[in-house]
Amino acid sequence: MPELPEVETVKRALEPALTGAKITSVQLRRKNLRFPFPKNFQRRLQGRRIAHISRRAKYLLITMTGGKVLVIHLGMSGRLTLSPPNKTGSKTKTHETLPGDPRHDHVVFHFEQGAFLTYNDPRRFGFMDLVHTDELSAHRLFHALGPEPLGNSFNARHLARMATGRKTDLKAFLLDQRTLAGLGNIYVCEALYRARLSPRRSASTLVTKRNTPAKRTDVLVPAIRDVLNEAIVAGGSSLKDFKKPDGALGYFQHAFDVYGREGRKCRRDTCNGTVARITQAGRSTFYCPRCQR
DNA sequence: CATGCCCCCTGCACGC
DNA sequence: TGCGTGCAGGGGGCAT
Repeated sequence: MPELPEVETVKRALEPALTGAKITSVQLRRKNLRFPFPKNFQRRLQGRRIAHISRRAKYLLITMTGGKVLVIHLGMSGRLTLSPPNKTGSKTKTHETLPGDPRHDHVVFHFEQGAFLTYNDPRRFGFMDLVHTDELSAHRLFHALGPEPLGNSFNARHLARMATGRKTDLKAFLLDQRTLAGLGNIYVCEALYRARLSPRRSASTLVTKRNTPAKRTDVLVPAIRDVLNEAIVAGGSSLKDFKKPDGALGYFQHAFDVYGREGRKCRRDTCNGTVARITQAGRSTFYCPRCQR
């Protein structure tokens, strides 16, 4: 579920509703997700007000007044659902209105006016942490992260510099969060398709002998930006309503050119290739061997 | 340091 | 219908 566009969509959906909201209590229904919850997690959040919500890479950052930041990573299957106050005023959660199996509702944040935010995560690859704003950039999760793909410091020069001397596949290189932060398996495949670059070529081919960005690097950068921006727009349109159990499904996948399209015809009308699936770094790569070189 | 592999966990689609 | 297999949008940790 969550790559950068999804997390961005979650961020945009939660922002207007939760900015300024005060946490009255936090329910922890188990003591860990992928990692243990930080100690005194509930107590340290209780009574805090949300100052603002942001995103870094695939992390959702909920900053409290006073400077604590609740860091949330959704892993593979994490989902946040915001529910309005129960009309009855009862504190009891109404599971039937929530998506997902209630057994996987691991955390519930309750807010002052009765709204609550539920974290559901069947696979529990997600995690949460609580750190101070000042410590965020030095935090082990953040210190090595590359630039935001949609930010100003991501450009062909940066990619070329990172790719210098790297023999690894272009696919693995782009998936590495130290190269740039937020691309996942789907969008790497899609961006490489748009840029007509083979996922198997060496990352070092993004650099010329003169140590400048190759032309293909100038093509790749906007391909990455475009696919992410389009996915955010599409995600925003169907994920807006967090109460809809199926809101998280079927948003951008109709727009995939290669992901999940093994054996189907390449969508480029000038190409009569067939989408192939290979394994790289232990994960599926989809691409058109004919027009991606 | 760079790279490749395994693993965490549950659900689901598929073939028999 | 039931069961086994393989696979899934992430990323930490370890061996080489």
